[in-house]
Amino acid sequence: MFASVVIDVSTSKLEKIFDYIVPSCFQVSKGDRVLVPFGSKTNIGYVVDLKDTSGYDESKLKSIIKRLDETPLLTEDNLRLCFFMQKYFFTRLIDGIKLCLPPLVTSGKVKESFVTYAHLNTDTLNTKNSKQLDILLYLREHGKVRQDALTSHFSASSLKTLVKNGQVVLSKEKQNRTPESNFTVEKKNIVLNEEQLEAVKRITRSKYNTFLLHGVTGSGKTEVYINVIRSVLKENKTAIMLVPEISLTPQMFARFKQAFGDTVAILHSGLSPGEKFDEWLRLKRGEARIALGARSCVFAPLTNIGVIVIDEEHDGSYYSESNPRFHTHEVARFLAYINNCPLVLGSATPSIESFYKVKTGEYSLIKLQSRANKKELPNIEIVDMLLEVRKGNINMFSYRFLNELEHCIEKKEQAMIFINRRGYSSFLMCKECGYVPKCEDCDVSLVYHKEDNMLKCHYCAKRYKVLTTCPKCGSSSIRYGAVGTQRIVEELKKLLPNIPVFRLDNDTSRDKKEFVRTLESFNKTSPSILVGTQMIAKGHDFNNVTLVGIIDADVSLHFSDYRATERTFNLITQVAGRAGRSEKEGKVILQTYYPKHYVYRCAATYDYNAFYKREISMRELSHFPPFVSMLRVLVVGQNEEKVRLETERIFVRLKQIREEYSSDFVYLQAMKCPKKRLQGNFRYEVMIRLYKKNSEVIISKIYDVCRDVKENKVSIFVENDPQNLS
DNA sequence: AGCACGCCGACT
DNA sequence: GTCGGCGTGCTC
Repeated sequence: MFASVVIDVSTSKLEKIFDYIVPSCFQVSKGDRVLVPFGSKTNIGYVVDLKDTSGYDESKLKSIIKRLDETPLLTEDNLRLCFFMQKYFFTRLIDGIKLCLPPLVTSGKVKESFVTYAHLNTDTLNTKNSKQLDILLYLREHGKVRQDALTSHFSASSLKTLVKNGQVVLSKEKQNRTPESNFTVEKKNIVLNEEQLEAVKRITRSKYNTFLLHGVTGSGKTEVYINVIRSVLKENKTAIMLVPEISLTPQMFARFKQAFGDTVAILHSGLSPGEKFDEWLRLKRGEARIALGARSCVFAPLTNIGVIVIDEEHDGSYYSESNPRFHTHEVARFLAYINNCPLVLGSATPSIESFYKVKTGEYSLIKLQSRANKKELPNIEIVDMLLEVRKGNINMFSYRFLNELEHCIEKKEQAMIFINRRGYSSFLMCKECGYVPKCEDCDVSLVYHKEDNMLKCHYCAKRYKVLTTCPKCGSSSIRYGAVGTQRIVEELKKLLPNIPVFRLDNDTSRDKKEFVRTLESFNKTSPSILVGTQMIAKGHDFNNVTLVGIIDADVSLHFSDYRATERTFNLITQVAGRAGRSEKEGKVILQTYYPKHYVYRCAATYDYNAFYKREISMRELSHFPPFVSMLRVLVVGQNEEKVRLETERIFVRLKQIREEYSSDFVYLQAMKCPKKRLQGNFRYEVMIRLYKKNSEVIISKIYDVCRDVKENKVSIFVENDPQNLS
């Protein structure tokens, strides 16, 4: 018997599968982690296949040294996903494998965690030593006590003596590091409405199919998911529930915990490695049968999956932008296919691509049109900021908004102010010559942060001193650029000095706990104002928020990629959804310099269909996805000349492919990336757009070209329909 | 990635 | 004459 093994040398370009002899003295199964001789060393590898013959010269084969675990770490489905991603996303097998395993398995030796407890052996406290007596008395009072807790109060050596004398017994117990939800949601018996019931019915009756669940904010999509999953569990199957990392809020977690208890395992970046490992193990052993988490949760070790849900499916975070690059939708779809189960994509603002697939019949549409709480959607009012300037208001808040804000505060209600940018102001600029300071390593504008009076690069975290004079022309008149969260907070403090203001952005909530704390304090304080970026746009239910201000809606419109308008639409819809979640009526003020732009017209009337129509015809006219496949070959390295040469070499070979398939190419061009340098690496790219008809064949040819990289110390990444073109 | 093999410069 | 520079190529 021979085994195909993927060697774990993760940072190399090695993308070969090696064959080994399976010794007759032990068994090996697919998915096993094994130790193998490799070159002059021994390496860890993963068995991805077993076969009777090897294509390689069998006399030269070496044997597997041993199996490293009692059970295979990778499920059959895991392996299939890895091969799928290799083919469709140019993802290296070893990177795929690592996505399927918790970090502890791959790095250290850490396994399950045990905690040592101490307890009394007999009831008679027999000692002359006062320190020992203290311990015995304490144990008599408290019963079983954790050893580490005990030794933080008492002497460790005294305890040791007691153990030696047999008066105290130590016992080890398995500790499940299951993250606890300390967020309570009120228990309410939710009765599904007609639409929701119908949705649940359609999904649960279905075999492999993709449903687009299009429901306005507050239409109760989560209830649909919960009910679908409940019925899946009844059939003894398992479920995957994916949410954008940012909206994996304590509320969401608490809701699932409440509905499913320990049957749900949670996997997200905020967990400690120990917690991740234990949650993973619970899934693997079948103790937990629902995997709830961000995109990498599609790789959860589940078998017999009954449904996969992707909530907020339009969210950009479902496309992984670094190292193993993949589209969660496509991976989930393949997983649903091999499990013959439904895939549910839920959103209030479906991505243009997904909605297009409804139109072509690839997906089935399910609509939820009424808000579960029967409330009208908040009224969105567009304020023309240019007119405001003409009126003499050069402030960042329009008169209209200030007026509403005062009302809101008077009524002891809450307001949210949304700004699409963090920091104090986005950049510094010389008023004389227009110089903008940039990061030495990354070629992006530096962001001014007031609290430490520093310029920071948001791509590499490098910090710089603030400029007082322009290094280019020597002028000392430096202008602060556009508004950020911090400046809004300051401004509010001036305008309404007695009202509590909370701020939420990447700077104030580096860690999850801080984030939750701010949210909770805001929730408890009325009247109050919450100022924040993207992260306040999603999923949080605040009952007393009645006013939402969108300060500079145009910001995301100015990004120069084809998805900018779509993102703006989504953002407005989501932010608006924060207002008026309870009985009280909500209001949204949207400030813009382009009040006539169709994105605002459609967003203000909540007309997704109108927006879709405008947007899809734009995409068709300008040959962008979903009408074409867009590929981007990214060439990255320290040495610019090598990067340039490699890009050129790839470009030439792609032009040869174009010769053969000239009618399939819409676009082929090599250039520097918009961000020419990131973290000291030069970045070049080849952009390709292909008509869909033959795109699969051509894409695999493009991958072949990229696989054999000539230049050393140059990395190649290929992105299939990238979200972000920086 | 490692590590070996290999073909050219200044050193006990 | 050898020690060692890191360029090229292979690892079942």
